[in-house]
Amino acid sequence: MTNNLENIKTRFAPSPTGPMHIGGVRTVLFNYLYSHKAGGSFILRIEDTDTERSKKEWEHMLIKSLKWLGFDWSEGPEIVKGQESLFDSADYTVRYKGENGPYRQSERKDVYRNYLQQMLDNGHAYHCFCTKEEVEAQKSYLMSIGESPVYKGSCRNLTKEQVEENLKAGKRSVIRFRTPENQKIVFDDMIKGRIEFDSSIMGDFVIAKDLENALFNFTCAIDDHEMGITHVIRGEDHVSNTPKQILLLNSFGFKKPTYGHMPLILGQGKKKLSKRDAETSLDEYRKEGYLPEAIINFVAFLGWNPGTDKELYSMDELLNDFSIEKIQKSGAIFNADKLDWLNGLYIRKKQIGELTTLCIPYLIESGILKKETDISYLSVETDEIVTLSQIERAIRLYQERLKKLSEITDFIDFVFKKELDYEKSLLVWKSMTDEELIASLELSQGLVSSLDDDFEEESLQNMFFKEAEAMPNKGNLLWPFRVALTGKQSSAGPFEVARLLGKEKCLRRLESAIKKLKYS
RNA sequence: GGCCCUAUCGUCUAACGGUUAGGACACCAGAUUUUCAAUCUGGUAAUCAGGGUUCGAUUCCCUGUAGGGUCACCA
Repeated sequence: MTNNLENIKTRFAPSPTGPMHIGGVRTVLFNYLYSHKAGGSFILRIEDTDTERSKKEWEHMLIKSLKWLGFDWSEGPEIVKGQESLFDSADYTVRYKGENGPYRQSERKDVYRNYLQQMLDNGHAYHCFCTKEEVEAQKSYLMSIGESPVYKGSCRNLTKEQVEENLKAGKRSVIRFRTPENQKIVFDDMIKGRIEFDSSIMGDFVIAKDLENALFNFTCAIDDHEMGITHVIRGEDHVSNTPKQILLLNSFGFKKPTYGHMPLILGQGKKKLSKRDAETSLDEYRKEGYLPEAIINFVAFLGWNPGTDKELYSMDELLNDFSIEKIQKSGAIFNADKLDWLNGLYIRKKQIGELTTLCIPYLIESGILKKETDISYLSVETDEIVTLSQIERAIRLYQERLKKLSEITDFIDFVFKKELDYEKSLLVWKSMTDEELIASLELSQGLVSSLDDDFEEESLQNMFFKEAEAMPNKGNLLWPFRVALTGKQSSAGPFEVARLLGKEKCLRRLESAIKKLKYS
């Protein structure tokens, strides 16, 4: 028995001409959510018909980005070798899963040739011998008189014999679709509602360079049909391609999928999103230390909301609450501040062990630490062994201050330094004189050295507070102490830091602060 | 220029035709604090304009304005 609950199938069909874009993330997300929510499937197809711009490296990165974000697909390419490396195509192999492959359009030429030939045979398509220049000139003329700039050449009416002759003479040609005249194309967009087009505004568009090289609108329409796609969710930039694809599908008598066009993600002033506004490449975000869960949550809310006050969503929760009706009709400006806030929030929620694992690559890359064994590292400056748990303790102090993982290096570099490099004036709290500062630091020295077995935060605090409260301002003791230990304008609290550094290091740093005051 | 689409705080957005137009980020102030964060409390801030329809429009309709998309032998 059939029912009206069709088996929903969506796809993400990127072309591997660059890194994953933030807008692409949203396209995958919504396709993924829409199908999974309905218990359907989601597939990945690589649209690499543009051989000039398509690169295997980009495809590799695209797939890895999708994995990193937490997506999976029931059909499409899957990396079987080269999972580890970041941008290494040499050692990269892919395997297809699914019954409707191959899933790279560059490997589907047989399919396209077949359909193309059919169209040529039944007259739905024809060879056009006009040159690019002729078509261009015609286009600008039509625009100048206020008409739709469409192909109005004469090749549409060439006889079979004329075509044969031209072909035989080796004249360059393309294959155009014979667009039916004065036909209304109507489709009900899941997001935008009913959209109507008149076929006269698109003219006879090119569907293939030749039998071997089909073009986007054609391959897309054919593959959506061949692969059983029921719902096409994509960016708004595709609305004007939709009537073309529908016409193509119609010419074969194929059923059209349901379309949904999402508004674009915009930059400042509702202009096209550019480098000025934010990084556009997902990989940049990964490198800077944004967490996939933050990016997913952020992107989901760019143009969608659950209609409640809930704003924190995991993928599972999105799967639960997502509904396409709640997608916004107008474009949303990318708000980097909100992403940072969300990312900080997810960082704060992380288990410290996991956060440490995520942060270590940044510490290594910045040259602060070197890997020694699985659980120990080497401080590059001091040559000391640093254990994983020591690093973990340092990171814990800064967990709530972190907005991106990459910031960790500037926060905790002081822990692993031999000498701190800071201006003498940084030691000054309010308007303390050098003499007062020296006295303050010497007092700290005394306090620190008086503690032996009990070098803990609480005992340090008790001890220091007892002295500090006797002063006009607690900062007189605590500020110079903290600066001496960290060399920084701002940092975690002095007792946490002291405990982290240990007694010996504290004393050494206090000593060098005093020297700095005395001899410079 | 033709065609298509859109319009609520600075930003993302909520509001069966009836709300003191709500929330979040950002911002400002206060609390906390040795600093910076985090946290808590409070605050500033919006229905593009003009016409209709209606007892009553943010909401429906029209016009204007502004913005976006597209018009490839790219996808």
